[in-house]
Amino acid sequence: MTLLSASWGVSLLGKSLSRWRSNGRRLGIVVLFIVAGTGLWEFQERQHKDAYTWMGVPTWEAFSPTTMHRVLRNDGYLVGWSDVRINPLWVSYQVEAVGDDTRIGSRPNFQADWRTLWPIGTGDYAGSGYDRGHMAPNYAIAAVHGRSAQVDTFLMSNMTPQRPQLNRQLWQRLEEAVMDHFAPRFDHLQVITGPVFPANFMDNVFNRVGFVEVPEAFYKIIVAPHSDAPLALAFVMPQDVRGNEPLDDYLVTIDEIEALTGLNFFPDLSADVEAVLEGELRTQGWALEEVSRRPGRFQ
DNA sequence: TTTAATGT
Repeated sequence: MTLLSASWGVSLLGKSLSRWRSNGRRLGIVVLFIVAGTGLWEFQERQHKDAYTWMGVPTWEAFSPTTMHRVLRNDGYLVGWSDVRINPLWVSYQVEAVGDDTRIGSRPNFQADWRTLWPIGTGDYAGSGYDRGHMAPNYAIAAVHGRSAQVDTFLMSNMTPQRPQLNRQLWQRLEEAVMDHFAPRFDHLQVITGPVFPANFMDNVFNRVGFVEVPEAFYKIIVAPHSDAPLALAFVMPQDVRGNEPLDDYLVTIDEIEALTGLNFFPDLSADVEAVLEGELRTQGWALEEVSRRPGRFQ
């Protein structure tokens, strides 16, 4: 009797041990999948970010609701999306020189982006007096990165309200200079662009088109990332312009844009390179005088 | 007039 119960006890113990072992094996496989999957995701994420940024994606200092954002990945460009401003705080993309005769596909339709959480419809800007202004531009992205990237630039998460005189004149002239003048000079450029808001959030909190807060200005940073001595050019352009102003009237340093936006651009730069690239206004090498007063194509 | 966009 005691022998029987003892053997029963041993076999029970053996069963629970083997179950424990097979559960353990199953758990091991699950953990392996999580580790491998996370690693693969990290790898792809980094590859994607490296392809569209130089010296790191923009970051924000400490806790700040108006500058914190999350990165949306698109074909051809990245977006730093703010659920507070309900705006793309920055877009990052790279361009290369393309031929003068480069033709792109016809303009795609604007499209809603469910990732914004806020429902931003394609018709929300109608009658507002503001254009749906691209941050990552249609032409440059299409010419360099192809059709599916071009389609992505028409996501509403890439739009922010721009006065027509700015969007169709001064800003368009700047975008044209990037592709027709700067890209051929340097072969390869890193561009970061986005909106500027008033210093006091409450001053502007109800100034919106639909859900989207209206910026007071826009910045564009253009970098020629030479390995030894990178060059940078930066602009801030306000909403209220005539459109025919010289581009170089709006030159600023990257430090000034960081002060206006609360963002830190190119966080991976070494301190000594950063001090020169971001703190000094240097226009040598860009031949700005050749494009500064070029007229717009849409008069 | 499509390297911008609106409104018809």
